[in-house]
Amino acid sequence: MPSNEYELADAELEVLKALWEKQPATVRELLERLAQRGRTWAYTTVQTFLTRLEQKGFVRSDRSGAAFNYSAAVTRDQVVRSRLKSMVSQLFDGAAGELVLQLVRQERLSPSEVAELQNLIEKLDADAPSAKGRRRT
Amino acid sequence: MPSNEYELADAELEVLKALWEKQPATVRELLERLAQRGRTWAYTTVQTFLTRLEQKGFVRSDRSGAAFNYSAAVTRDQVVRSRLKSMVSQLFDGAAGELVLQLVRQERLSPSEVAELQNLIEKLDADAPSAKGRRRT
DNA sequence: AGTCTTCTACGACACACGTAGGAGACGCGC
DNA sequence: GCGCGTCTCCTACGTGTGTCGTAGAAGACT
Repeated sequence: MPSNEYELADAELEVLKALWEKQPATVRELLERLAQRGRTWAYTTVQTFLTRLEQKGFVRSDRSGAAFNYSAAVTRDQVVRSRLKSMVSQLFDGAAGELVLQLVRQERLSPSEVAELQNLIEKLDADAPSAKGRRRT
Repeated sequence: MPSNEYELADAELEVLKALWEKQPATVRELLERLAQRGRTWAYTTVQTFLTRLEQKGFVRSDRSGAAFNYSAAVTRDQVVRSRLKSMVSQLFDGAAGELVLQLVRQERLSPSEVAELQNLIEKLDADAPSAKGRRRT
């Protein structure tokens, strides 16, 4: 994470997502990718977002060909992580479990998702690295 | 959800959280609650947020005593729900399960949280009307 | 009645975000 | 050499957000 104080704005995230699809890419390529999913922006709009993304440290650019090539400086996972983290602390005072519960309740998970989840939880339960032994009064 | 197109801004959410703690409340009460958790705003700042919250439909006010009494028009759950929903669609193209997995992986859950979660999943698994069998073959 | 305190109404300002236009630079085809 | 399309740079504008200040209304006190 760039961990600069500034966050990804929504429109910037759109661009970043398009970039993740296929790294590195030029403004024009991204413009087209975005257009295909309904985001019809002006060329310079996309360019502005990329510039801002770069200033914030979310993408890097390098000039080799005719146009700048942009690539992401953060992975989707990193972004997800930081969003989740801020959501957990903002709305649940750090109690992630509550969020998970809410999420599981709210969304319908596919059987395979449930399976995988169960798996994961068993593992967590087994070698429970954190909360287990500690935290007792 | 007010489902107006307008969203909760971060600072507004802070105020709303203070309000959830103890309904209805006056500007001054909220000001003090917020101060205690480190949010030292000017009186008029809090007031502005409340006004905006009301315009957006997240709180209601009624004048009975000397000062306005504000109460929340949405529950924390509703807010969480809508945030999750937008996060799922924004970053996971609707695959909530992935989000859950990520979350479970990322955050360390307490044993009791894991237990509760397991419980919930079993239930989900049992009467799972989800993707697969589609409601009793 | 005059003053002190508190509340509300309204306005304001700077900065971030969404969105883009125009000016200049640069290579390609004729 | 000259235009044409393309790319980058710079500027801008409207709106939302974070943050208040001020002025006036309404009581409370003396």
